[in-house]
Amino acid sequence: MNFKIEKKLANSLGRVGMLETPHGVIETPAFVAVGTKATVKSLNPEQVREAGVQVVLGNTYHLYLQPGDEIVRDAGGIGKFMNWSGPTMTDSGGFQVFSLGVAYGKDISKITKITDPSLLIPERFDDSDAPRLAKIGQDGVSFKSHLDGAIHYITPEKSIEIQHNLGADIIFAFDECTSPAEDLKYQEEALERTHAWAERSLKEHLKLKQEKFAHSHVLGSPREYARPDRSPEQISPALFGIVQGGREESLRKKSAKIISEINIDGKYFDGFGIGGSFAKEDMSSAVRWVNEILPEEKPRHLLGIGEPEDLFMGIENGVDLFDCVLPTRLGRNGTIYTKSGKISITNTKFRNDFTPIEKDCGCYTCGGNRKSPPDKGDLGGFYSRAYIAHLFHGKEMLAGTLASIHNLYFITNLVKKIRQSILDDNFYEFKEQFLREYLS
RNA sequence: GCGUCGGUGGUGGAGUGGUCUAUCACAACAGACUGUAAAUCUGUCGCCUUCGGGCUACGUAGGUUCGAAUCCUACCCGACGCA
Repeated sequence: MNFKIEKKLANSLGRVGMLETPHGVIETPAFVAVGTKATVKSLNPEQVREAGVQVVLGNTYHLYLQPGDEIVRDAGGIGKFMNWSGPTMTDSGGFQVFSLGVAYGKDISKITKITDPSLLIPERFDDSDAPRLAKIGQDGVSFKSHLDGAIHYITPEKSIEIQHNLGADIIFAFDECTSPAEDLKYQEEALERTHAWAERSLKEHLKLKQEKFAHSHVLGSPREYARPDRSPEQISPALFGIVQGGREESLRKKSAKIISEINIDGKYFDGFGIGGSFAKEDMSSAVRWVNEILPEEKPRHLLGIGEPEDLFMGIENGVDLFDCVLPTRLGRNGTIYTKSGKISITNTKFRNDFTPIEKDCGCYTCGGNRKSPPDKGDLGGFYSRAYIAHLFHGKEMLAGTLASIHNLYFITNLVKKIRQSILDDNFYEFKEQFLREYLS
């Protein structure tokens, strides 16, 4: 993996870059499509590509449970397994420590409405009996499979081993995503754990890298690795360390410093993830604190974010990569992005609206991005709001597909436009103009 | 014509004397969703409301009863059977 900064956004941390991976170049900033179970839900890889997606993110925990990381390895890695030829990443399972742990069954997620006072009460010590599928143990996390109830103990070493089997281009250290509702004492404790896990992740990663290289000439090893002309650097995934620290400035800064300095015999993380569950109003400062400290020459990924306004915020504050389930999840659930805000396509007013979601949108659903010339007849070449509303009301599979295509295109295209605006020196104008209409 | 069974809110369908504006499902309407426990979940769903409550409802009309969607009578409608 190689990262090159092409241009910086004046008076800020923002930058435009190119991230080279064994499966192609990612132009950054970039939006990564989430494909948890080695599929971007409801879309085939061609549709994902046509929506403008450059890179897909799978999930360690989910693929480990099903179909099993060894199957994916034997298939030739996650990209080959899912028939996606571009760059891939895998998340470490650290988010599941949170989502299946303290957040399980609760109304907290990546973004927590901190205005809800009940969520601010530290609950750690009086709700340990609350049902949860992930429990933090001595040196790892015990997961109770949501599929069959079986217990699986995941350590940093295990997560890295799984990720090496999954074979993505970029992988993440095993971390603990914490809730902003946790008190300082717990945040410190969790952060220390995340740092220890980061070091163990890096150590295991380097070990597996060496082993893989040593075996690369052995008969029967995966083709990808049996290339005598390639070094361990080229045949192994890049590993990103993850910064945590909750809402606390001192902890965020401390984490950025420690994670960027962790090394095993002079080998450091290749890039960084910025993790945690945020109160929306805390996010920009947290990102800034961290990116002021992280080494400039390495890529940064703001994990699990976000909404259009978050993308502007992140990019301005030095984020290179984003991933988020929203475009596809909202799409499947009937919420669609437009330049003037999100719409709920199932609303009554759209039942007889025969216009496209957005007239000048370049996505397949709206009639842009056509491989073949537009139809000469009176079809119009697009799917109308009324039709998509009909598909949702009829619970037709195509509904989620068409909406996901549009949403993914909307978000990836937005990031591309932001990227271009930095190259064109009009980032702030573009941001102001876009957000004024979007948030109106 | 006789007989049997049945008529419940937008739909299907529970309920067979009080705890019934009436279980439940569907439809409808609105909302939520940020490293995917998610093609999911939540709320509303007779009318009015100053959100405390008020009013009207179980084919129609009577009746029994302190009290009826529930029991009785007549009528109307439907399905089936026999003529």
